[in-house]
Amino acid sequence: MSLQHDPRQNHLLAALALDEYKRLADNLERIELKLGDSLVESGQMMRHVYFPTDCIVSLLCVMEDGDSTEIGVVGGEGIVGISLFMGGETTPSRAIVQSAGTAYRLKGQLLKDEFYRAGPLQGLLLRYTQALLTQMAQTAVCNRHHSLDQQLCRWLLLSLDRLPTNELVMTQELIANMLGVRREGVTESAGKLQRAGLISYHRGRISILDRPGLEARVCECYGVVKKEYNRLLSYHRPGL
Amino acid sequence: MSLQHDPRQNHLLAALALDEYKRLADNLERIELKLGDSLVESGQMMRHVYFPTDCIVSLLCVMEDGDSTEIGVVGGEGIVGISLFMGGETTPSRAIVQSAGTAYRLKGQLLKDEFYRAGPLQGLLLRYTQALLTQMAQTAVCNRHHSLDQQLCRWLLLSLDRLPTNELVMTQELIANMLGVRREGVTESAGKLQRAGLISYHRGRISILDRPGLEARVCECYGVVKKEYNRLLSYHRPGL
DNA sequence: ACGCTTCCGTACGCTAACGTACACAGCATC
DNA sequence: GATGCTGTGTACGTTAGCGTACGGAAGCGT
Repeated sequence: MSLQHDPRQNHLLAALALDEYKRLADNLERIELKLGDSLVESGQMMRHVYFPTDCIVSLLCVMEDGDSTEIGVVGGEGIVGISLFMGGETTPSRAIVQSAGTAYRLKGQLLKDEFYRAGPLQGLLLRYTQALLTQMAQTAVCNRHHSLDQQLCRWLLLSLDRLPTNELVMTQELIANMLGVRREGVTESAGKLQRAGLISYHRGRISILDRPGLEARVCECYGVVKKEYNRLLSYHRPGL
Repeated sequence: MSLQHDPRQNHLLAALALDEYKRLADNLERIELKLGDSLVESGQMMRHVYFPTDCIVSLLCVMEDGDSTEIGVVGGEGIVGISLFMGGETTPSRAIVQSAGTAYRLKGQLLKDEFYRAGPLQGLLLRYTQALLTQMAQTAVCNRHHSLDQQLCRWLLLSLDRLPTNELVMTQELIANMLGVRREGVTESAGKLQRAGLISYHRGRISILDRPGLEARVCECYGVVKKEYNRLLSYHRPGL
């Protein structure tokens, strides 16, 4: 198995003890995800959970009129489909691929079986869920109190943390959907960042030029979330 | 034990099988909560979890500059202190009593012990957590897309659902804190509702006069959350 | 080379909510 | 019954973001 395509590039899978991982490994199905692919639809039963390695998935809350807002983002540190083991089976939100890449999927029932063994995986998934919860809470506050400029910075940094490169493929239209604002608003905020030399934007490709510069502009929300992820998920990799 | 003060007025405790409940019952400590009491402080270890019966607790996300936003509300249907069994032990948010009343508290370790028996209580708490998650997500969307008028309606209805009466004791100042807006904004929105004959406001006491009227004005967020709570937590009371 | 589509930039009036300021009415205290 | 505090109403200029509209540039297909 090449290092390029190891399921254990996903942090949750990486944190499992070897025997635990082995029980799942044969059932992990590698899958290539394209921008815009839908992994979870509102209210629909899921067949699988997804462990991203180098892709990013957005959790979106969509309203009747079609307006939407991103309530969380999942990358190699997490899993898509928590409602399976939380017991609800479905959620009222959607999960959309925000950055193309690879993920490994697992039949829902197999994850549930492993979860209810009440081994280390259970604690791991619960702590991850709590981290996600923090992310959602902070997003709610950020939506309320901070400027679009700051929110854009937060969004870029959260994405960047989950990407291997400094470039993300993403139109302003899509970012606007995620943040739940107008496309023109994103154009303006991104323009400021570009004029400040922090990013370079070109037809659906954003290159981050000055990450410290972004961090200087971002609101506290980014830091709070990141710190909580580190606190809850800074496990060692046993059995490696 | 008078019906007035039965811990099983809390829906989660009510949903337990009798033997499961009996293991906890002796350790449930009745406690009277006053408006403004703090049950959980950001980042601090909790000694207890709280099962409200007729009080309401707000989960608040507080920022460095003191601005805050409510990210969820807990009443007789829930529990305060989920981070104990989720494994994080602490959270970055606060829990403040929004409406005075009674709750039963339990030593954190005892709840964890029971949770890790992996019995029905575990599933119950996890489903409750998922419901709370939905509430937080919907709050984030609502903050973004809906007018203060609608959000006030949502807030009133969510509170009302958790109260035995039609009256809530709450100044506009406090509501403003919860919603993360100016006090004057609340005065204006509440004024509209009052002129429309839906509520009557008088120095920290709100009486709801026309609940259907509120429901007609509220945004979809209220319905989404309520539906999800019903779906996830509409259990029968076994062993009664 | 041409047209078409996608993506980005800009402009303008509009509105909800903000910050600030102040007035007044209930209620308690002394 | 003067004083003070708390809670509510109102007013006014300011601003961030909205809705809408339009123009242009980059890339794609033929």
